[in-house]
Amino acid sequence: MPELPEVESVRRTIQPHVVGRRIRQALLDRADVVVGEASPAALLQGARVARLERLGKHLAIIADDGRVLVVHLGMSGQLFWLAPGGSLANPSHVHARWRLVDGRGVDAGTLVFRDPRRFGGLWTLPDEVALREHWKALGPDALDVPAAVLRQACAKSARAIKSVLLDQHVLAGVGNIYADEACFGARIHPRRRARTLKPAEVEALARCVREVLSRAIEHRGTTLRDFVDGEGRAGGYRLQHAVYGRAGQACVRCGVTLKSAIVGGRTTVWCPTCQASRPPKHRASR
DNA sequence: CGGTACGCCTGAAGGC
DNA sequence: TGCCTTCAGGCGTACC
Repeated sequence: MPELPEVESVRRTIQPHVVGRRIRQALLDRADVVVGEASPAALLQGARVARLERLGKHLAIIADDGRVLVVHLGMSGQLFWLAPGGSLANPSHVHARWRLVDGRGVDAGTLVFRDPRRFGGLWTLPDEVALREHWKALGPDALDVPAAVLRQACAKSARAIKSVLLDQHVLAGVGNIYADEACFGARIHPRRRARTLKPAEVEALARCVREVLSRAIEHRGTTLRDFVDGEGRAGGYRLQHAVYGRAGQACVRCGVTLKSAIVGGRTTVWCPTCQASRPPKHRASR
């Protein structure tokens, strides 16, 4: 499912095909994927794409007239570019398309939004002020999250550390896969109460979050089922997972069988040996 | 405050 | 072989 590395992979791969192009026609096949005005103009028809911006799992397409379209891929969403004359491998669940032309008005292909489960969506915003407002609820991008941000979020929180990592208000971009991978990297039990983490552990966790995300980007993200990048290719990171999807298998570090449970409402996998540090179940009776 | 359940949605995978 | 159930999950929201 698309988390930060997958969205960043999409941003990088559609960028050369989209930025500088004009949207000759915006086609909406399913109006209910749009939040906000759903007119062709609101979907950037007639505008030229000035740039792409990403925060966490959100991708913003910013037009030269100031209008903004935010794409969220949910868990099965795809945003990819089709060359002129290209055809869709699977035309089902395509909800929106943007027909692009170059500076001379020549066909420059089509940008396609496809999302079988429809957990994703499109947000139409009138200007960048609205974009900043829309993004105000998100924490800093997890790719370069400062340890101080995580430290402050953990300081007084009784939540499980994994819930903190998944909280987009704290830091933007971490989902279930990379939360587990980061906890494993930092040797921290995902159920540890955030406020029990020592400063050095928070530092390590922040570093692992950045590392696991950037390494995933280098492999163009993770594909479990649906994800493809902006040029329709699957991600290559899956083989690199240490814990996600590996419950019952051997820990890559110590060989012990990986455990699985629900933490923060999500399937969670960890190594009971490498990530052993758990808070006491009962308060010390003293 | 935080945990839990639910709803949204489809398709893969497992059970019988 | 085929139907039925279960599960997966981002995210908002209601509830305890």
